[in-house]
Amino acid sequence: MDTKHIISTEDRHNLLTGRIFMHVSRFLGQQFKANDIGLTREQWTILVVLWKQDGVSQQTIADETGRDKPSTTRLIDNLEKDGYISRQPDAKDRRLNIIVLTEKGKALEDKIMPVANKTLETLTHGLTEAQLLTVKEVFATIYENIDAHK
Amino acid sequence: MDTKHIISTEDRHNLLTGRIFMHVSRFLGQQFKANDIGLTREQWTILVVLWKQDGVSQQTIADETGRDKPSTTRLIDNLEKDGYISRQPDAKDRRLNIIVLTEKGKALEDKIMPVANKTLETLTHGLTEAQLLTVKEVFATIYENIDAHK
DNA sequence: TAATTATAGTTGTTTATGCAACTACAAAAT
DNA sequence: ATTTTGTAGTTGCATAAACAACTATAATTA
Repeated sequence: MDTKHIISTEDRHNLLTGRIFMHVSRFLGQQFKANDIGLTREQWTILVVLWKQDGVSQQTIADETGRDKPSTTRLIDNLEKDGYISRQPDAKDRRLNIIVLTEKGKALEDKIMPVANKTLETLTHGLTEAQLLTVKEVFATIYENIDAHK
Repeated sequence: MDTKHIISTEDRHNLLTGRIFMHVSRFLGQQFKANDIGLTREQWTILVVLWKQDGVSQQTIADETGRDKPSTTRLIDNLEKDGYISRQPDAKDRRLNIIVLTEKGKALEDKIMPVANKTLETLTHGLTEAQLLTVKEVFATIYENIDAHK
């Protein structure tokens, strides 16, 4: 037995099939629901961008959340329909939609973020900073590997 | 500055929003497509279970891949429609569908797995065994944290 | 300035997920 | 033996993602 290879090919596959993400995603959605938050996990990621910096283009949101444009368009459709944001034409570049939080959208931050943070704590309970740092490094390397392949 | 906290809350959020998984998933799908593999990443995860152990119930596949039953039903619908697998009634328990690979499904393994393994190598290029082991441990802890919360 | 190229956003289509509600069958309890 | 409870699988509905094809506008270049 080759003790150098403590990670099997199967392990590697498991890391990449997204199982963990599916579970985390489901769990976060359930926590939202249990706290009467009528937002999907995906919609929340859009609002996080806007809470950090209000008034950015859809393309910026797409880049920040790692989505393509069509997916972003539709998430924004739904958020606008539910009254959390509004699209406003950019004064200088008529191609751009500037996405702006409504009062309802702004107010939501204080309701959701405690739930998100608590969920985050639950999920990372028992993990060390060193472990999380390694995960961060690993993810960064994977991003680089993908980019290098384009 | 508190040097103990090298991982910010924002970092933690990034780890959990699934961005990395979206990118990995997209990349794997693109590699499949580039190699003329007419399977989705999700369908592939089902076949991986069957290549390891042919003739299991849908529930087993659901458990192994971390999906709920409806999702599994529909993935199996599509795989059956495309002729990779077939549903067979269990002799002893008439509730069960036993999922069996067709010849076409069996033959696919030799075509896909080299592509999947190569993609895996590309993605994990430059990562050490120790780093991957840590990721494995972190994921295991997160699973435990989710289970403990039910 | 006119033509070309690039960018921002939308729409159509296919596939997948989550949850709830349902049917069919099996196992356990009474 | 009958009722109750649990398990396997399906269907309906809403949301989301990937990709391709499209429109509108801006920037480049010839």
